Formats: sequence, structure tokens, C-alpha cells
Amino acid sequence: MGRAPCCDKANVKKGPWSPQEDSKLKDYIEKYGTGGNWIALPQKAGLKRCGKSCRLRWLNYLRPNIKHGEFSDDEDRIICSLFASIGSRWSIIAAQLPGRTDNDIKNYWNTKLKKKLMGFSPSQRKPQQSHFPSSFLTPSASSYRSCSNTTYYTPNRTFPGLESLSLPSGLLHNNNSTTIFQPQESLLSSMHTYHPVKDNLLIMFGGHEPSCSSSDGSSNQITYGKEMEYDYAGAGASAGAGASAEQAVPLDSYFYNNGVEESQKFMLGGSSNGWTERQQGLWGEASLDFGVEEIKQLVTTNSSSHFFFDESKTQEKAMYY
DNA sequence: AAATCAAGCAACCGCAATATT
DNA sequence: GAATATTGCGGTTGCTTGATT
Repeated sequence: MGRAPCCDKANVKKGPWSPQEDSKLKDYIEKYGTGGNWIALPQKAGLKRCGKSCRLRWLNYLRPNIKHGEFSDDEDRIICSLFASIGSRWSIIAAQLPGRTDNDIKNYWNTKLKKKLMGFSPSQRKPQQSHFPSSFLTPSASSYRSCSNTTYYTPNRTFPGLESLSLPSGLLHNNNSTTIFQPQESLLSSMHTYHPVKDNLLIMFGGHEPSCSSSDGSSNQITYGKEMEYDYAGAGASAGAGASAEQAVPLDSYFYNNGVEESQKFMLGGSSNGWTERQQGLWGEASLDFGVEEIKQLVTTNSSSHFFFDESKTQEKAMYY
């Protein structure tokens, strides 16, 4: 036996909301609240609508302090970095952008931001060559979980949409376009501008060995993978603040490396603060022309941090947390 | 001017998680 | 503990509008 319908489908109106319906719903909720029961609400409010439809209309359009219109550069950055680290968890991303709804962000990503990152303007009808693996842009669960491990993606070339990202001040560019990474306090505080995380900064440097295939096998990306679990303090299952149970969580990360030019890319990120079990992250890229030992020296200035090298895969892959 | 196409967005649908009985 | 109800989420659809042919 199937599941009972949430409402009488024959007697509910569908499609766009009229101003009258909007005002009925708004007036009712402002007077009486939702009563914790969306199913019963439409009848009480005199609306011929499904409760789910009322809820959606209220949350996405009618409730106070909803922000519509252009997304700011800062919002773009937050969306990009969160999408890179947690994927299409729109409600979580929306929680970091006051006034924005998950639906809004999802639409914005699908219609504009994704294309921006792919390297063509919204006015262009056809995309130029994508700099992203398709699985990054549409990260189906299988695309980054199929190996149940860390998955490193390798876009063809650069990261054009994020070029405008102001890289943390810990990234110093010299005249040879070489980026030297110094994980000092300035970087940590800078990272926190974008992420509500405080602990366990993660830095990843490039590796070269493919070991997992992409989910659809259609792109020319090389995917790297290594079984990995990541323990960190402060993670919790609940969304509330203050969750502190320590637990092992899968670390889903992405890794950028130009398969042709072998230039090295990096990811910066931190652990969650309890509302998600995934990592936060901020992406960038850089040519790193120094070795692992030098990187070790650079990053191990913080005694509370740990360093992890993927010895079995490549000497050029490292995690710092 | 009409037809076609594509972008943008609101809304719907189905499923999973959670709460209630 | 099981069954049922409700909520929340993410993917998808379909309508509207504007641009292009």
C-alpha cells in the first residue's frame, strides 16, 4: 500500500500564487503563526492549497527579511566554497546566507553561478570549454562518494570563476607567479571570514595517481582516491550549536591538478562546527615549486596542527589539520 | 511580425528524516 | 517498537519573458 497523500489532490489549487492567496497566507501566519501544522493551515487560512505548497510559499517568498535580487560577490564566494566542500546541500548553504532561501541559491547556482564558473558569461549561448569536471558542477552522490573515500578531481585547466576570490593573506605571490603558503594566524582569521569554522584547518596539496574512476566515465578528468577517515573534535550529528561529540567522518574533498601541465592546486578548508559532517573548504590554485619537506617546514608552525602525507600515493600530496 | 529558443525562476514531486500516536 | 503523520530537502518541471532568427 502506498503512502497516503498529504492533501486532497482534487481539491487543491496548483500553480502560481495569486496576490490574494499571498495576502491570505501572510495575514494568517502573522496573526496565528503556523501552529506547527502546515497540513491543517490552508484550511484554517481559507486557502485551497496543499500544506506543503503553503509552507514553500511562505519560506521562499512571503516570510519577512527575504532577500531577492542580485547576489553579492561575498555571497558568490560563500556559495562556491561551500558547494566545493559539501556539494548541493542547499539548506546548509542557505543557512550561511541570511535572507536567502535554499531554492533561491539552488536556482542561482544552476542558472548563473555554475556557468560563471564554467568560464562563460550568462549572455553566451554556448559554453566554452569547461574548466570544471562535470561531476563537480553536478555532484551526484556517486560522483564524490563512489569510492567512499577522499576523491580528488582534476579540472582541465584553471579555476576561472574563483580567480576573483581574494586569497587569504597567507598566500604570498612572488614575481614568478609562485605561491608560497604560510599558514599563519592571518590566514586562519581570513578563512574564518568565509567559513563559520574555527578548528582543524585542512590544506591539501596535489597528487598524481588516479585510482578511482568518475561516476559517469564521460569526462576527461582524472580522479584520485584514497581511503580516509578523519577524526576531529567539535563534530556532532545535530544541527544545534554546541555539539561536541567526537566522531569519525568521511572526508570528502576535492583536489585540483592539471593533468597536462602538472601544476599543483590546493584546497583550504576546516572542519564543521557541528551542523554538517563534511568539511568546509575554500579553493584556489597555485604553482607550488617546492617539495614536501619545504611545505612541511612552512606549515608546521602551528603546534596544535597535524600533518598527514599520503605516502602510499605520492610524496606530493599532503594534508594538514 | 511571427516563430523559435534559451534563461530564469516559482512551484511541484518524491523521498528520507523526524515526530507523534 | 510499529505505524502513521508531518516536515524538510533536493531534484525536476513547466511557465514566463526576453532575445534571436
